[in-house]
Amino acid sequence: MKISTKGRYALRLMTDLAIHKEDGYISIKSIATRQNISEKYLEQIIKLLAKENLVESTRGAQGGYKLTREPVEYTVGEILRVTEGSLAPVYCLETDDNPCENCMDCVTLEIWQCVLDAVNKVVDSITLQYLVDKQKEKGNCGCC
Amino acid sequence: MKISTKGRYALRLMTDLAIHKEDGYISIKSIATRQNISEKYLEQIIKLLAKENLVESTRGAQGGYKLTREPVEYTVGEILRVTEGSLAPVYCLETDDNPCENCMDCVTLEIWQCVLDAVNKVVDSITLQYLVDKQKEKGNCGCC
DNA sequence: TGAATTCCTAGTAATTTTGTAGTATATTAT
DNA sequence: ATAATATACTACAAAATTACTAGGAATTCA
Repeated sequence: MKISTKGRYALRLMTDLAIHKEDGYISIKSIATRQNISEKYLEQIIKLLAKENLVESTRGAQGGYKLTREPVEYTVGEILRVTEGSLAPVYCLETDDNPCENCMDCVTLEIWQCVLDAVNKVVDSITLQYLVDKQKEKGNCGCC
Repeated sequence: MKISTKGRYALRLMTDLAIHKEDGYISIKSIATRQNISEKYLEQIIKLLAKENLVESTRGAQGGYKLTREPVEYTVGEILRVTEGSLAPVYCLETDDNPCENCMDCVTLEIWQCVLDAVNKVVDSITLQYLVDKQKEKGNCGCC
């Protein structure tokens, strides 16, 4: 039941963009340096966020990425779902997959659905702005 | 954020033992046949449950496993934690590990803690007896 | 034009998950 | 006693996923 580095890095990445939101386009390189994450790996993660229009980009010199909305308009849940795929504890609950016919009436599916709802409720209640505010006062360890 | 087969199999295994709790010791072989799970793999999973005294065993002919308590006295959470290790979304929250010093004061740790609490709350509120009751009326798909 | 930067596709290394295999040990029935 | 039935234990292996790496094409700005 672990969140992968993709989701964790995405949160740091988005927080970094939010903190530097007045500085125009931010390059992957600068984020990678500040966050101490591989450039190439960040590139792949940010691509997922760009595809879903959570960030926008321009190429070339002075290019980079920036948020498409205000930090308060993103939730942690949204960022995690875009990068992690889904927070469902079993594949049968992934809506885009064909939802398993066999278990539509299954005991355990009901449990996993409750778990998913509980997780989503938590992560959807926290905004990116909250991460920014807290990070300014507390810092970020980089390991979780 | 997926539950592994270990946790899912453990739930089916325990439900199977609960349903057959009047039949004395139940062999891995019979469970494996009913649940269509590899004997040897089940053996490893049940070993985890035995180590924590959720089940007891006897060897030899007519041997096998049985529950140590009534089904209503087990929670899904307990079974999952024994087999999955921990339901924490990040390693920094695993209590038995040395809890990461760096992130004790970290923004994201706070979020992961809320996620963990929410998940635990759900799974700790469901008993094995509930699984038994529902399974008798609904069945189990075997895939989640 | 050239430096900086994203965009895109593939490949690879590391880790974790999901088993398999084989043997030793214990128990029961005959 | 012996044979059959089971768990107990250790080690290994295959498969899948995660986490990264490599390299070049396309674009933008100075």
